[in-house]
Amino acid sequence: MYERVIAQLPLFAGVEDIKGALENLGARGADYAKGVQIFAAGEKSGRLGVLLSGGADIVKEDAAGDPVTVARIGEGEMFGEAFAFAELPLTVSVYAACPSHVLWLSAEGILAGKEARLSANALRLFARKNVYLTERIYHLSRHTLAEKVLSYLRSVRREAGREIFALPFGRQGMADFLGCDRSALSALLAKLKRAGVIDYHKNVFRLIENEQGP
Amino acid sequence: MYERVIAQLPLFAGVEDIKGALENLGARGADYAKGVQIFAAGEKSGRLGVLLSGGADIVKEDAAGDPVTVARIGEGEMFGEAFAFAELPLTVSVYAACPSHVLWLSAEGILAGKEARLSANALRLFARKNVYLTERIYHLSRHTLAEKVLSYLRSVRREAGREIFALPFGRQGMADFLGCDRSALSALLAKLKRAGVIDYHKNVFRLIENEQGP
DNA sequence: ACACTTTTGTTGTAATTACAACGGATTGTT
DNA sequence: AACAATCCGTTGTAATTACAACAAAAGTGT
Repeated sequence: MYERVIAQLPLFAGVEDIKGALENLGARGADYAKGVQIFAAGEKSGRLGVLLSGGADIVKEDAAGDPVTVARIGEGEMFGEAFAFAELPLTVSVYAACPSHVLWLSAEGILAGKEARLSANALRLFARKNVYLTERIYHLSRHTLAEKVLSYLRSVRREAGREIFALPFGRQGMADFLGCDRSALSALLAKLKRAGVIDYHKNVFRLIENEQGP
Repeated sequence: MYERVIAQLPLFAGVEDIKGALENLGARGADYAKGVQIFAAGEKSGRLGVLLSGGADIVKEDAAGDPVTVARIGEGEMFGEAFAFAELPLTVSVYAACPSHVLWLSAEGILAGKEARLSANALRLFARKNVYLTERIYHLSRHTLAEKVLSYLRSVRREAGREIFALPFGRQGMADFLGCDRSALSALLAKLKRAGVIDYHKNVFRLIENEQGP
């Protein structure tokens, strides 16, 4: 039923015998209702999940015990993969944000299997995620909110290759990404617009400053 | 001459025929004098470097063209690996912080080689780095400096498993890690100490708050 | 011991930002 | 259309933080 989606997964790119590969990976599907816990912090299962349909929240408990959503996973995306391959217990929990279908795979199977393609794909995915995480760290490391915002917008513009570009989330999501308060972000964006540094409408932005810098 | 160091590298853990592996990886050594550029932003070489001796700075240009040191690499550590495996051009440059010897390896060789152990090791290293980067992002995402500091100190304490623990860097390094101003950090640490929340001397810290939270 | 460099703590000020509260806009549902 | 729910911008205030400047402290090499 999910063959189509699975065949499209970057993890299986270039793999001929997907059915055989899935067997070697001990693949198992599972359904989760909205709000149900998919993965629990503390587990050390050696498995990684692929979201074939639905959506999921990656949640971490802060020091006070309150849940903090660190990421939101969509269709075709993986979760728990870093912990599985690093052989570390999860420090986060995963909850279904809506009714979801998850494909469970064995990390060990990806390493040990005959399909060299699988581990090559996994390696490339990890590498890309590493680059992505490093870039986010760079934005978050700026000392002022304005610099965080501009640093982020520049990187999206570079990625898009266009003057006008859309962000993948709304204000709250953007604030979470940049580690700041939503209303403070809104206020700053308005200020930058008044100053003529940026222009925007909803999630569509335009950077007025030139390519080199301010 | 560097056989000892190479044999200790996590990348080669469990590899029997290291010499053979090095040949398959097109391994080449190179020396760099202090201040010399090892890797240039924009390059797309498909190679990764391992620092066999010395030290190196990973430097990124900010929007104004000024260099920002994003990381410091020590002996036995790799650099450029994420870009090599992601098949992306470097967005950072690498400079020798002191006279250094670098072992160059082909990323392609790790994927294609007979030694399955190598790609398994690489995968585990990437996964660990992923976990590390994600945790740093979590600290950086806190909204106040005090929370950043405490979140970071808690994670170091958990890692150390002791009440009293040492940080791997000085004040400036800590400030860079947390994305804040050094003097603001010094002032805040003093304030937290007066408040009885933490105690410290130089890089040795103690968290007074209990395990659960404030 | 000496000069020198580097690191760190302190202070003051201006600017920024978190936070809470509120109202308008948008969306989806019945 | 009415309704609820969610998202977003604005405002005000208190608290935080960046930044610059300076002095103390610690390390470095001669």
